[in-house]
Amino acid sequence: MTLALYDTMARAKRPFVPHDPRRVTMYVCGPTVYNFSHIGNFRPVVVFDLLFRLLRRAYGEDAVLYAANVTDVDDKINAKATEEGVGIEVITERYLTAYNADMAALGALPPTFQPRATETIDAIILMIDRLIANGAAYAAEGHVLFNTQAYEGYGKLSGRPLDEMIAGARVEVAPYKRHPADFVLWKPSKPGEPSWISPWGEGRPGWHIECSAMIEESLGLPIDIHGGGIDLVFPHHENERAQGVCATHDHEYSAYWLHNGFLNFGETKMSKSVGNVALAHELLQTMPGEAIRWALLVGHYRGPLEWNADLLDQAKGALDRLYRVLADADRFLRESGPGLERDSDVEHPALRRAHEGFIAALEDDLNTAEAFASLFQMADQLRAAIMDRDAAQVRSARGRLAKDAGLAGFLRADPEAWFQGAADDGLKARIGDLLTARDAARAAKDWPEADRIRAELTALNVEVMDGPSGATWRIKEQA
RNA sequence: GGCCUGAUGGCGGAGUGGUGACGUAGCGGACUGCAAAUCCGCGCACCCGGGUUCGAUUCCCGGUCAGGCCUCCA
Repeated sequence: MTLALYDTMARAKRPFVPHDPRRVTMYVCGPTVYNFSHIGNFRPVVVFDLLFRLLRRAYGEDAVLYAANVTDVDDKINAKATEEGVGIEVITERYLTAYNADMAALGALPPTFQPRATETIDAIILMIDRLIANGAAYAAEGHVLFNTQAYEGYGKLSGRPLDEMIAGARVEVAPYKRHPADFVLWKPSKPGEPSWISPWGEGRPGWHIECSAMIEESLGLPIDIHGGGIDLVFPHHENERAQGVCATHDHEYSAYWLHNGFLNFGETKMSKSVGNVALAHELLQTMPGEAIRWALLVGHYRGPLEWNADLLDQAKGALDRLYRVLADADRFLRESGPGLERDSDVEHPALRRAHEGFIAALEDDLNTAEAFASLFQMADQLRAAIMDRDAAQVRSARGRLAKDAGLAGFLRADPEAWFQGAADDGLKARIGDLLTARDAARAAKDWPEADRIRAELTALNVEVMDGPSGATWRIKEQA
């Protein structure tokens, strides 16, 4: 295991060494559940899911603890609840359910913990208490503020010296702040808003302290990896870190900080076929989750990713190719009689190299682009084995490809279902009938009739492929 | 104004001081009744100007352009 990760704090790639290999901890900032999340919100979900899978492979499934929080108390949630005339829990439940469903559709494993702010209030209050006791926070006019002057390490994560920040700051400075950069840990609720009893009056927690408390409660401090979108570096993670360090008497908060780049929507509008939408929830109705996952991982996670309709089509095309070779392998194994095929039992060196390249690429700060290239090398090996009619090599290459792709959350579907999944039983029966009729016409060399039937199938959005052992079919893309 | 990224073929996107990944799209050929798939082959890209070097897309400097953060945005 030679995993290297780019650490935002060090501004360099560093070999990953966990505090305790029997208990590896990772925390990623999750969504505020007040609406359906758009596709950009799922980039960190998919990226850190991949890292989660890699860590599980290296340290064991039970040795990795991954917490992804949910912010379920927030101004936007309050506004939405008021608008609909319901309690905030109605809103948060609805969108959290949708979020988790989308996450699963994108092939993300459920995190070990999914802590929620509203269930962490006690821990939040305790942490604020400790910060006050340590001189790192102060109460003022019903608020509690973090005292940025009390922590000399403030600004180290984002690389922003305190005074420079104030010079360019456009933030309004509340009169009760001792220093303009001080931020809220606890604030009074407005009438009608959710509130909790605290030593400083009824109110609710600030955003930053929620995460620190949820981390401490679910994973314990310090943690190994803290992840999130690059936009969170400042102020969110800077503040989290300041709180965490000050609350635990100068112990580092997280050993590694990872940040994913943004998704850009550019000038190219989403095509009509995609419905001009960017909600994962809606994209998933016309595109397999795997294709969306592939598109999200096609470039390096730290770079920006240009999101457009072409990207999805290309991702779908790439997966089609992989699934096609899998389907062909399955057909070969099904149809090849004993004795018909050659049987060599050594794993082909090229296959082994491709596998090693795949793992090495992922372990090199999640170089998914290079890892994907290795997948295609395995696919090429598999294709060659099929053409050689070498059953042992087919099995070996098929297994390797499926296993490695599976590690990254791909090729989870049955190959046949991938191509035919969009058809219901009625359509399948109809297709079967038409294919039988067409076979008969072809046997009689009645080409006009065979072509007529194919046209009929095309009208049903079905593509026919004649092979040596009969015709196969698949559902075509909606143009 | 401050801080920080990035600029690679039609598109997406790795990587490297010297044999131009990979995918997708396109073209030619083989195969096929015709197609599809598959196989073989092709397009010969690295923002601009300097510098270092035997040699730079890759390192350094400058410029241009694009984007991000400095506002409880992934």
